[in-house]
Amino acid sequence: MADWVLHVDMDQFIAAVEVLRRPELAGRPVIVGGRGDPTERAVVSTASYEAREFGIGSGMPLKIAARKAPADAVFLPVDHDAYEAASAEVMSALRALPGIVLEVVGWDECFLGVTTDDPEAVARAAQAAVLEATALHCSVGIGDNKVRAKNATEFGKPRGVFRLTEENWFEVMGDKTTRDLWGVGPKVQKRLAAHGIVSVRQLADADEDLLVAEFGPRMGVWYHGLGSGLGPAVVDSTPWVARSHSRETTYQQNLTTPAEVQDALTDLAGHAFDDCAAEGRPVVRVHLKVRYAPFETKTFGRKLSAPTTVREDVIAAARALGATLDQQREVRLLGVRAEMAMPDGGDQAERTPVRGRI
DNA sequence: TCTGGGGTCCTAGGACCC
DNA sequence: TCTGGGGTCCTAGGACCC
Repeated sequence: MADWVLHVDMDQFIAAVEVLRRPELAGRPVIVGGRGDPTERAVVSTASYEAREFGIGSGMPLKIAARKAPADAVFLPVDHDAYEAASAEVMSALRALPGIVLEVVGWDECFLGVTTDDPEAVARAAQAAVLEATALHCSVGIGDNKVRAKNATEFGKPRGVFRLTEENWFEVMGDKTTRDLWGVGPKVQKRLAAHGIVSVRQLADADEDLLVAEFGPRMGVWYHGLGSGLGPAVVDSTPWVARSHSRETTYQQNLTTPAEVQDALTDLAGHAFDDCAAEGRPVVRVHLKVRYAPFETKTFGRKLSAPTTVREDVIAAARALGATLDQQREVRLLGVRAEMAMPDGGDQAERTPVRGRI
């Protein structure tokens, strides 16, 4: 018996949930994003397979998507609650599988830890359980650690299963670009390329000292290992504890006066505080994010003189930060992030340099 | 041409202390 | 007049993920 990591990823999750409750949309290009109005400032959350054939994908501005979309395309607003509910059903179906440790990674993804001689059988059982509980399809990547399991999923899509281990890592991934690795984005890809490192195999063969000099002691070593598919193998079911909450809004019309900015900050800071208060934890720090028109973003923060559970304190801190903004420039986005004190013993021991929940 | 909203973690550099 | 080394905390900024 061996330990395996399975990565379960829902296929077209958001679009699939929408089609499920509106069967008449099946087969049509479905684009979910923003408030569902393609003339607004917003981006695509998910596009159905039919929409993808027209070059529409996540992260694309709705206005661009509208230009590419055929006449019978459907634009829908994001319905947070519906996806949350579907996600909970998916996770509880998977949790019910025997001998499983489940770690939630996002709305539509999780890792399963399992000890077995037949991980493919577990993967098929996971797909069947999810399908039976929710009528949704998913793909499963099997690996000997999280990095390989996560990368494997792409080869399983849609509705399939793929195994990626030390055995076949280079055979499958060696000639792929560094960008195909989980945790390598466009910036890092470019910096690697400047050193002649383009492929996954080249990253594995690169001089670690060079990578450390370029990216620092932690990230340098991490990226080097990523080339060989190295990563953590521990699946941890401990519930995720948020470190901060934020609210941000892109305004359809830019804010032009200091008064407008202050009003918006008061509103955003109030919501951010409420999210923290709902967890019963004090706020220790407040951050502001501002996007000046046309597109320059700044972030900055301030530690509070003392942790606070008072709403007005957080709002005052956000307003004080807001007073330092450039009042001559139009604002198209504002965000307020409130960082919370960690709960007792909540100083995370082991962290993985892959961003987001893991 | 137009670029969301919610998150986490890493690094560099300055301030300050001993 | 010149000026060490180590440590910690904080801020700003960057990068990435779903």
